[in-house]
Amino acid sequence: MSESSTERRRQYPFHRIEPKWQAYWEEYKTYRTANPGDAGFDASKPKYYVLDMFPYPSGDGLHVGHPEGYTATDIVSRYRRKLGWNVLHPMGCDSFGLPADQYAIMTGQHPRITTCRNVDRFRSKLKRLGFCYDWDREINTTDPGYFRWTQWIFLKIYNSYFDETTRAARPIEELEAQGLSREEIDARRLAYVAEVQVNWCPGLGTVLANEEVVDGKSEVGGFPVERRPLRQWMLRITSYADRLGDELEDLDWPEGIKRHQREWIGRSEGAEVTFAVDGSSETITVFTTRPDTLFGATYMVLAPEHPLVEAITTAAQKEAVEAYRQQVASKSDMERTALAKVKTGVDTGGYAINPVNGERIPVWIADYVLISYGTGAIMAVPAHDDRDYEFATQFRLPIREVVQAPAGNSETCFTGDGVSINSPLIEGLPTPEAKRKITGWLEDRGLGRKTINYKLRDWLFARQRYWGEPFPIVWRSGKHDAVPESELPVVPPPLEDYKPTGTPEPPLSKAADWVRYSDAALRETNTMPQWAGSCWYYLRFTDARNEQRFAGVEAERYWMGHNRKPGGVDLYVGGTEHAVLHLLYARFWHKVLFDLGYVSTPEPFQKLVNQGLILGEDGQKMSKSRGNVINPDHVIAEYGADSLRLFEMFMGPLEQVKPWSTKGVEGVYRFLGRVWRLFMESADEGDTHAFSAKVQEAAASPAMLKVLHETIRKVGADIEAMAFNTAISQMMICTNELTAADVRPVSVLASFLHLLNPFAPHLSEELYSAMQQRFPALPAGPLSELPWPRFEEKYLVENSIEIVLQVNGKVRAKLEVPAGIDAEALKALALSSEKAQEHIAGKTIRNVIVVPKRLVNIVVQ
RNA sequence: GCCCGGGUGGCGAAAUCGGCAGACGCAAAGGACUUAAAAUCCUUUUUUCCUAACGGAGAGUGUGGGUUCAAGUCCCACCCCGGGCACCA
Repeated sequence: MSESSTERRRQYPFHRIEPKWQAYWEEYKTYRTANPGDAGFDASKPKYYVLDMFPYPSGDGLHVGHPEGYTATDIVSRYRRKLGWNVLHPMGCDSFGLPADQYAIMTGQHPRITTCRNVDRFRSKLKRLGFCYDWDREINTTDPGYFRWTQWIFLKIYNSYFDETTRAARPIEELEAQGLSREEIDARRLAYVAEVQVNWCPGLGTVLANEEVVDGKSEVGGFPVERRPLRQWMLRITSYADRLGDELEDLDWPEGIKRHQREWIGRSEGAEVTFAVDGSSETITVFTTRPDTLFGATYMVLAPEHPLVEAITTAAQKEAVEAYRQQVASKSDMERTALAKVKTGVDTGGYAINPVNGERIPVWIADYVLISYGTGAIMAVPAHDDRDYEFATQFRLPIREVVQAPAGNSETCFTGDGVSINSPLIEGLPTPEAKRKITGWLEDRGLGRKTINYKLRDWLFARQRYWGEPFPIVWRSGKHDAVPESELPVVPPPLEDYKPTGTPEPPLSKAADWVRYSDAALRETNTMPQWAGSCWYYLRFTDARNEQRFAGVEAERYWMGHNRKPGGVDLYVGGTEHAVLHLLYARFWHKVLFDLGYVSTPEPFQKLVNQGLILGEDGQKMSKSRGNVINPDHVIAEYGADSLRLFEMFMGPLEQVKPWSTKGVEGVYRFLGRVWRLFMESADEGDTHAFSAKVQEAAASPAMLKVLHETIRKVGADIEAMAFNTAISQMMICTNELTAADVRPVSVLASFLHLLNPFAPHLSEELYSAMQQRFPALPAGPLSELPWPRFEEKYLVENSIEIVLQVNGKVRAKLEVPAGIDAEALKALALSSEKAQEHIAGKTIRNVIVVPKRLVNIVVQ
């Protein structure tokens, strides 16, 4: 195996260069970043905060997908540093949560041990890639010095309420001052306890958030999930639904992610309408986005779990309804939704009264109506709703058209906007107006009101697992209370048996001494979900060792400082898998902290970039079972870290999905070898390398200056546009030109190394230091700390340029013309050219289009 | 079903504003060096046709239409691939 690497002659001695510079950077802390107030901090420089999405180190270590985003941010960081910016580029690990807990149980090792080992392994691998992280700021969510502040933020959320008028969080003391009772206050906290239908996963022994359940199975482990009611800690994220949607506007995020978040929030404007139940004092309230179709309601549907079902069901239908409810309860969510192609339901025998026309309509139950959305009941308008239409056709319920589709529309079930018909109160009105009028009519009579519904639910925040942050909460006679801030962190007890209990009783309850807080109080035994730690880690990085505050005021304000933009982190790079979970939760926590005055921006991340997936060499998703996984360690051993970095950037655009190619790695490896040989006579394995005689302190030719400055311009512009693949192409072009030259001026080579430095830091640093020894006039210091070369337009100016001559849009010739030629002269020159004459002979010239500096198109007939 | 992303040589890809399609790299072929190979360096490489050759003519960015002097790029319709969502009233 190792034979192949020694057998093949190395293009250059990366195996010595890379460890050497990694050790140098570590020893001299080259990439340590000073905070305001620290020695060496320069306030005159602009700041740039570049962040990678927090990794969750698993036992498998790194795969080639990880370095993709990390290399991109590393290049941007190194480039900005060389431009003279203060760059914050930190790294750490998210390590509480289910995967680590599951892994620990499977291997029988305590999660603290496995987590620690995984984090160490992860860090050392990142270091082998030569990333310029400030390791002095490394953080870990399982460190008590960190989760102390996770708990502290939880207490801030717990001790806040959402003020509807200002649409912002306020301290709970304000409600106390207003004289509200304990119960009233608890009912308004942003962190509250409620009996809710939860996703209970017996396989994992915990409840899960909706977001963690995929197709009725747990995202981690793929165990079945069932619904059951439980008392749980919830975070009132729904209060922020509108702001989480609206405030996406000014963020530089991919449109797809913004849309995804908006859809997840699922804001939907409509009306609640109250229907009387025939022969009863009960009423059924429905939510509809189409109050204008009230006259077309021909039946109603309650969710099978709706509390009114029993009261409405007639004796004759009781048995059938009960049987249906049983049947539905035993179905998993997946069976109820994804797999259910055919609609099911049962008539309750009861009737409701349509408030707009007094019509008696039947009430059914069906599982296509969800108890968890809106009011758990709908009015069915089969003429204008696909689902109702399907149901009505199946059960032969009447269909009544009340919206006229625009001319030309022939859909059997028209769901768009049109004009109301067969609707006395709103006859002839276009849909938006009809909605407004009918809602007003209902409001006037107390029969309904305008409402907004969201798909977003409050965040189920408790887990019945060991490996998570304990809640800083104690219970006294059935009431919860905050643990005093002075007692933070609340450290989990060192349990021997941390397995889930198999019941909703969390494993922490096994630590009787720990649970017993005092004679009168017991500790909360649930733990926080995995997402908690990553909700604020970007704040901790600004001041990772602060023991007085989650981050110093000045450090937070400096690094998160906004320049009139809402977000603090200037560039955030990661995968699309966090489109809703992490990015929504983090934004929510951030907004609470912002409302309470703890942070200076309303949004955490200004610019978001998603790197694309790297597929296996076979074009399939990498997976162990397919055997197409590429291990970065092997790539580094064979070609070096610089080659791996460069290839990951050369494959194609960062955001794009692209397949791995070993041949491609060899290609960039050869390119780095060519760079080496620009300077060195050979790739000699010995300790000494002979400098090439072609490297001389000589003046650069105009042609050489041209390609150099074109490269300076393009590499800089491409890094800023994150178009790394084309930046590398340009460096290859430059290298090819220099290779062909008989004399390679020191000044040109030095500038070129600056450009290569962010991409291949080890090789460029090594060659630069070798150059310094040989040519002492070069500026001293590590290359990574020397300024980026200045691009000068003057070297690109040409005396003559090439113009394309077209006749009827077809290229017929190329003309060499003076660069400064004006349009008229160019036109005359083109028309008189030999080639033009050839093609226009005997024809009439209809038009001549002249595009300065580009082409002349002669249109003839 | 709905919503995204994408279709350009043998392959990964490039192409500011509509202005020379295929930069750069891979693979392939030929040559130089070498006893030989590897490595390296140089050359060719979208395709069809004409020419002994120099050279020239045509076609071409998933398909079909359209706008324009000019379309990979803009507009309309359709096909295929990849990803996500999935009864949210």
